[in-house]
Amino acid sequence: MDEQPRLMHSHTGVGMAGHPGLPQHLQEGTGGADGDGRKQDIGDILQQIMTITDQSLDEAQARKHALNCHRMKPALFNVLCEIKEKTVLSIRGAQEEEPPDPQLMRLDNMLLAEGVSGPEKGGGSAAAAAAAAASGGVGADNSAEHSDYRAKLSQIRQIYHTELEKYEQACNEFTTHVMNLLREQSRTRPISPKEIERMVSIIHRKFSSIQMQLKQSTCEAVMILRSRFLDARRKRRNFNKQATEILNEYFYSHLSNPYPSEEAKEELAKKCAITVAQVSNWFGNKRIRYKKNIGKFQEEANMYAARTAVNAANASSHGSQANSPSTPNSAGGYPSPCYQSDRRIQ
DNA sequence: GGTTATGATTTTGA
DNA sequence: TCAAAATCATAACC
Repeated sequence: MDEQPRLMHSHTGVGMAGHPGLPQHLQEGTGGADGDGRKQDIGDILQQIMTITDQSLDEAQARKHALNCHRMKPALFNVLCEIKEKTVLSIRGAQEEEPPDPQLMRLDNMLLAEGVSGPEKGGGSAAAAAAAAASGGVGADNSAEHSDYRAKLSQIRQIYHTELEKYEQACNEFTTHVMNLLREQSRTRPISPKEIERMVSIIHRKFSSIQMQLKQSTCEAVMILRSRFLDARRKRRNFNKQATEILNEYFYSHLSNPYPSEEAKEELAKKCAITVAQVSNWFGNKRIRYKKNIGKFQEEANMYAARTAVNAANASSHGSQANSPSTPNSAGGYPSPCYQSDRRIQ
């Protein structure tokens, strides 16, 4: 311990004369009449600094308290804060005004549209709804696919919100910690509230860039899920035999006018367990394919015509009127001059 | 693996 | 806006 002052003196004599951290008047002690006196001052100050660690905690606290209670301290800190604001911070401030990031806005909009962020939609996602609309309704398979889609989207949503919550919590904790630290430090060094505010905004920016990554990967996951779902939608499954028979029966028994009304389509759809749109598709395909190759469908037409005739005979023998096919047609009836669509009256 | 059948989608035209 | 026609994509069959 006794060595320290001597050591410090030897240092100051040569090395500390040009120390950048010392005030000018303390660095000018290389010669002149009062040069030795200044060296002595520097020595004293440095000795105080070096011995401060030897002081007890109570002593240090007492010194700190004395400094804090100094009558000139608030004024001095105010001046220093002002100088800081006018120099470094004001320069930074000009750079901090940034417009909202368009990429972030796009990500936010997409997450909102897909139902990942924002309030949860009861019916699932917009994509599922759009896909359902495009496929003309919700069949048994479709609804299974939709529920699968919704379940996966809900998983994504859950992960997204959990992660987001974690980030927000971490951000808040870190911000509070830094704010407390700065407030504490502001007692011993000049820190303006603006500076704290600026620090907080820097922290928020850092965390929002992490959030952006989260949003980006969530969007990617949704896009992959969506494309898989839409691909699945295109998968074709043949109707079951019974459904095909019901549709064929109707088609051949209405060969003169194979255009079922909306009510008839709905009924057929119900009977076949398919959608009205699928019924429309089926009739559209059947009409064009029959017309293109009547010969090929001749046998099929005859078979259904015979079956319809038998049904009608059975119905009349039971004393009831058959309400479906009014006039079973021969296979050659479509397309014939007598064929009239509901809309295309000749 | 090639062909045909068939459901779905897109384009065209009235 | 709807149906016809063309086309696509996949299931089913050999």
